[in-house]
Amino acid sequence: MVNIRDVARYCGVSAMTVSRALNNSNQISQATKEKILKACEELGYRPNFAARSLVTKKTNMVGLIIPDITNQYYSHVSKGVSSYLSLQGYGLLLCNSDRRKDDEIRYLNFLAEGRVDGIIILPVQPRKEDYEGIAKEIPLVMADNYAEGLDVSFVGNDNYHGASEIISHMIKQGFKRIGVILGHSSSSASNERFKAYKDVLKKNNIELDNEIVLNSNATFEDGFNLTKVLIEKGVDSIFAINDTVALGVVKYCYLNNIRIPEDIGVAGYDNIEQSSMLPVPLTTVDQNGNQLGKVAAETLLNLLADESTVPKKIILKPKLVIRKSLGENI
Amino acid sequence: MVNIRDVARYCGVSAMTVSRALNNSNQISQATKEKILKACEELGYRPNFAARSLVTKKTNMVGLIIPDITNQYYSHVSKGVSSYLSLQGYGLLLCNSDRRKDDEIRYLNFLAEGRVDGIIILPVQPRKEDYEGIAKEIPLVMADNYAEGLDVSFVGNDNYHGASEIISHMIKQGFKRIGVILGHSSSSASNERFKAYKDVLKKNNIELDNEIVLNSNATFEDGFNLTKVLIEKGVDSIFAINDTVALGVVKYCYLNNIRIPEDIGVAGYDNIEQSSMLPVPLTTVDQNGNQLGKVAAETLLNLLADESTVPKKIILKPKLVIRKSLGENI
DNA sequence: CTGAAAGCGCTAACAT
DNA sequence: ATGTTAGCGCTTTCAG
Repeated sequence: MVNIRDVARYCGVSAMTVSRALNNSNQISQATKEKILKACEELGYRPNFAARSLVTKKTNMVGLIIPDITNQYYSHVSKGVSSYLSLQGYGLLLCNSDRRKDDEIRYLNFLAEGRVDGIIILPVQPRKEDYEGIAKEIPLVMADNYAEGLDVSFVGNDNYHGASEIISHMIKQGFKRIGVILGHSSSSASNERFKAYKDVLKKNNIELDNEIVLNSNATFEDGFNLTKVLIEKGVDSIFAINDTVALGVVKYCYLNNIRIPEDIGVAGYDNIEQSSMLPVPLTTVDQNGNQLGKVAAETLLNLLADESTVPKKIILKPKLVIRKSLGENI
Repeated sequence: MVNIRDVARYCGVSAMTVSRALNNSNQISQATKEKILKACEELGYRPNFAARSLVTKKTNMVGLIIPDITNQYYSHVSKGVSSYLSLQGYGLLLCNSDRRKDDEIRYLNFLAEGRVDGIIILPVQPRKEDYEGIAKEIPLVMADNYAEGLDVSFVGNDNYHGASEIISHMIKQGFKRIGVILGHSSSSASNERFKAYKDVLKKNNIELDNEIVLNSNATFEDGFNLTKVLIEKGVDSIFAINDTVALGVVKYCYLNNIRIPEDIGVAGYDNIEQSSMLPVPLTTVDQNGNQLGKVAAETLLNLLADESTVPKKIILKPKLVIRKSLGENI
């Protein structure tokens, strides 16, 4: 392995001069700089990452902890993060928590060993205690799902707004007994959407029936399985916590010859690519995952540039996408 | 920041003893080990990654270069890699090349700075020259898409087999003028599938018409746009290089009231989750992305454990998934 | 079982 | 504009 001293010797200069050439210092003449850069090429020299970051205390890496990379929404968030980081010369250390708390914590500690300059986390079932320790050690930005009472920057979506819009639309379309498949009870996204559901129902004088409000792990399988339960309880429509769950609902209906929207209305959330291509295209709420990822990365990099920045909350507005799964638009 | 010497001082031992305690050495008494581990907890000590890897020349990191993380197949490959690595105590440095050659090369050099112990790459338009240099510097496993003539391990899918199966099925279903939307002309996957297409046509005495064989960037948009072209050329069916492209085909048909499979047959490749939930479920070929990712990661880690291992090619067999987009099964 | 010395490859700070 | 010195935090090697 060729190191900086080999290059220095080869060029008849000191290691320091080579270092300056490589770091675009202006304390070096153009001539020597060019000579050195050429020598680096010839010798196949590459600066050693570990040595460099040991002294600079910088890694130019960001850690991203995400619940499930195969979920389309999260994959877009990841891409948004990745693209922005790449543009700024940063690398991405991806941690797929697989929606498991213990893996999430394991990754948090793994990252905190100085592997990255900062962390973006989309937490599962967030609890304040899990992050306040880490957040003191390393710059942290929370995204998508919020841990109440934690003093860190957060980038999220306006879940209350998005859910209000779609539930209002459902009622306008004539649905009265709206079943809900929520996520986990500790998910802030799920809770905020549920709150909107309750508020909109009340505003429309529809009584809340907790029998038709179900929690789930927000998977396709749960969507499929819980649809049976809800239909047995006589719902006329289902609001799913995301499109993947809605796809499960649709599949159940499809296999059981239940027509959408004639027999049952279906609403999703996320506007994943395929939701527009179902037998009956899905009415849903569009959250721009790519944008969320980009803004989260931007927020973290700003924090890295100036650690005294005060934590801020950025809430992105999602938008209602009306298709046919709740009937024709009036 | 608390370092190993702080812990040593606190415990009244040498730094070396602390190091031994942390690395599960057996050259240390149980008592001191426990005392030290407890002290680490109390002081909030974390071993420094850069310092450690500077001396051990190990990062316990693997780099993954992938064309597009938002593509469902690639996201499953990523998850397969991630899960296996995590199990083995490795971290994942994810590089989304965005199907751009220049970004891919940039990432390759970025990773080769000693950021990772090895690299898994799913190359775009692979050319031997791009990888042979890097492969000498750092263990490399190629996956999904192969660069001919390169002496590195490869994990891929049997594209010839998969495409043969589905084209044969198309012909059996009565289609005679089968349009094709390929990927890029330098993609080995695309080339192998095209070869199967030609061979199966010949075997069935159907003349090849290059007019209805189109290259593309393998995107949803390309699928949508090229369908118009193919239909104008009078195809009775379309074989798309992947399900995402097929979804584009389906969308075009859907918007133009072209019935599947009555007016046109559609075949995909990849078996993405949503392909079973289209208006007419898609007949496709299932490649287990998760498995491919796992095997690629396994291959790389074996190589890291013993660098003298000879490169090997592992080819996974995909399987035909018959649904309704090519008509009812006979 | 424990410790002392040396050094991994680089850059910050201070010379010149 | 260039060089010297020192040291980042850890582990390897060798000694005891």
